[in-house]
Amino acid sequence: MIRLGKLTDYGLVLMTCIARSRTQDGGLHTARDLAKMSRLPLPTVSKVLKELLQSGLLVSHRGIKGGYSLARDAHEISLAEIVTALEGPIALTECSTDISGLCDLERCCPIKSNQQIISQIVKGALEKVMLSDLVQPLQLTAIKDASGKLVPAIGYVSGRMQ
Amino acid sequence: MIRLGKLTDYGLVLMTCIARSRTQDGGLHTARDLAKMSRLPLPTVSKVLKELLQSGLLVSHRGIKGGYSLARDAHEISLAEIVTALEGPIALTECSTDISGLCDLERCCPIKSNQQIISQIVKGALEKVMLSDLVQPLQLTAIKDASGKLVPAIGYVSGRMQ
DNA sequence: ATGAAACAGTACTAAATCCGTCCTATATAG
DNA sequence: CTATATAGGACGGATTTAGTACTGTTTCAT
Repeated sequence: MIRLGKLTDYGLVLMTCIARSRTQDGGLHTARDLAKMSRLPLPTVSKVLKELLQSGLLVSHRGIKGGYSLARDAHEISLAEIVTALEGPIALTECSTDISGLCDLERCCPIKSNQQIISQIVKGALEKVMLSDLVQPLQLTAIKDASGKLVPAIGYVSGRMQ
Repeated sequence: MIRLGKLTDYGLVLMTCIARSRTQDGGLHTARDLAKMSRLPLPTVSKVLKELLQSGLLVSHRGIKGGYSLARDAHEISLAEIVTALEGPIALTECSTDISGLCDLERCCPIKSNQQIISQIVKGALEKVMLSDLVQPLQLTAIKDASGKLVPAIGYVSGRMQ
């Protein structure tokens, strides 16, 4: 399984929570409220929010009546950004990053360049899905057909199924 | 970073090695030869090959003059299959699988259905890249443009760059 | 027939990673 | 000035993963 850490999963949930109720109260949410809303332990929620803040996806207001809100509109925040904020650069393996010296094969690795391409394919897929799409359930269009080689594109539309 | 275990990386390397020199000797390769070719430790190579065998991506011949060869043509083996063989079902989080009872939120998780969709997007991307494409370096076409929202498709062509 | 070579399967240990928590400092509204 | 909320760093436990070793089974060559 291609794993995404639990914390990243929490991050997606929290970002979705914030995006959902963005209108009321100026879109400001305390860590405590988000913990209740998401049913996650407060310390963990705090930790995740802090990381999202450092990556510039959230803005914070300190003091009483403080809280977190989205730094940008939900339409302008991609899943790739959220994932990158919590997991680091999107790469299938360490070899796929720009950092060198991590892999013994380095010099003679037969598929290093391909690894990078593959990573970009995955990254590209995540860049196309926006946080705003997560607020309402997505509807998948082309993926199921893709295995039949008829539709070479990955597409989706936001809908209201389920 | 979206992590793919090292063993899976090795699997990609090994499958590529086998696919490259498939013509000679009936396409049969011993674990020892593959270890030398890939510069990986033999026990580890053996382990990976066994898993690929059990998933039906390789066929084996025992005894002296034995070895492994591709079960199907390299054009008919997708990266998704190789990854699935070594990592299990492609899903970004455990919640995205069909197995239930793994997550406390289960019942009320606000984005479970979306997680599954996202996983399928990634899966779909990996299903489009074939082992035969890995033999020669890939050339990326549409990904870079995709961030500009102009090209909703993820495409690639096999080429000879680098 | 017999032995060498290569795959098959299981079990185990060491290491790395990740998750969750706690503590102290800083800022702000009332 | 105080209560509340974020900021930042540090730490321990638990889970997962990587790598290795050992034993059994099959096949070819002599």
